Amino acid sequence: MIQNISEHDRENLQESLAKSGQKVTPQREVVFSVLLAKRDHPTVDEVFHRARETMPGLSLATVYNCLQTFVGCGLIRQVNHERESTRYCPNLAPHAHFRDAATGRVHDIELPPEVIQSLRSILPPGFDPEAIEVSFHGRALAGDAHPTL
Amino acid sequence: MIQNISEHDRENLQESLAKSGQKVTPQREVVFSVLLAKRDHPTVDEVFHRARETMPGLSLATVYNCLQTFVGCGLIRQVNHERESTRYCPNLAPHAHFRDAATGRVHDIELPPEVIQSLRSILPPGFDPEAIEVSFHGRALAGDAHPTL
DNA sequence: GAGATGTTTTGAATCATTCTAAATGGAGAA
DNA sequence: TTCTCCATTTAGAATGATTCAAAACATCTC
Repeated sequence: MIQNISEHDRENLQESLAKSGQKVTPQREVVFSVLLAKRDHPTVDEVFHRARETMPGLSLATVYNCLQTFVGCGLIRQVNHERESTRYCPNLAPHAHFRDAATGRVHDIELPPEVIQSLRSILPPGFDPEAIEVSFHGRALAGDAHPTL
Repeated sequence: MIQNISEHDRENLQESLAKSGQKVTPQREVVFSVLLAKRDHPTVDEVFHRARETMPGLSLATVYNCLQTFVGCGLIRQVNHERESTRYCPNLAPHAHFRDAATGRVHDIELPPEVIQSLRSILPPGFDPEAIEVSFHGRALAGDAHPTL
C-alpha cells in the first residue's frame, strides 16, 4: 500500500505549490501520493486512513488542509454529490462524473470539447461560466468493465 | 407575504401525494405554497421562515419532512451546490442551474432536448443514467435581467 | 368512542467540516 | 551553531445542516 511519488509528479506538486508561495512538506507529499495511487475519488476520511498507513501520526485536520491547498492551486478537483462527503480526484482533464447508485462508486466520463461547447451555448448572454459541472446518477452495468480513469 | 395556493396547484399536490398513499395536510399545503410563491431556490431555513409567517407553530423538522416528501413524489427538485445547504425548486422542466458567484443566487437555465441528448451520448455502453445534473458557476451580469424561471 | 395509522413536534444526536490555539519545524540571519 | 520568524501541523472544541427518536396529535375505521 505504501506508494512512492514519481519524480515527475513530485516536480508537478512542487511547482504548483510554489505558484502560490507554498512548499512541499512530507504531509503534503504523502497526501498527494495517496490521491495518485488509487484514483477512486476517495473521501477525506479515506485519504486520511490511506495516508496514515505511510505516516501514522498524520492528523485529519492536516488532510483537510492539504486537500484544500491542492484544490486551491489547481492540482486536484473536488467532486460533490448531493450532500455526501466531498470526494477528490486528480484527473484534471475536462470530465463528467457518473455515480453508480448500486455501489456508490464514481466513474470519470470524458467530456469532449463539442459537448462543452453545446453546454455553453445554452447560457443566455450575460452569463459567464467559470466552471461547468456535469454529473450523472444511475446504474452502471459490470462496474469493473469501466474503470475510473 | 401570505400566499394562497391555486385550485390547480392544490389538485396537483393532492394527486402527487396520493400516488404514494399520502395526504394533503395544512403543513404540506403551506410549505408547497411557499415554494410556488417565490421561485428563488430557497434553502430549508428560508422555507421555514417564510412558511412560519402563515403558520407560526410550524416546526423545522416538518419542513424537512415535507420537502423530502415532495421530492419523493416528484413535485419538486433538490438543488445542491458544493456542500452548501440544499435548495429546492418547483420547476420540473429539464433545466440546468447557474450559480452566481457574486450574489449566490441560482438561476434556472433551460436545457433543450438536443443538449440532453449530446450529454447522454458521451456515456460508454452499460451506463444507464436516471438523472443528469448540469450546473454552472460564474458571474452573471445584471442579475435582475435574467429572473429565475 | 377505542384502535390503528400516518403526521407533526421537540429536542437530542450525528456527521462532515471548520476553527482555535498551542506545538513543531525548517530556513535564513547573526 | 543558536536564534528568530513564519508557515504548517496538531488536537480538540465548535459549527451547521440534517437526521433521528419518542411523545403528542389528528384522522379514519370499526
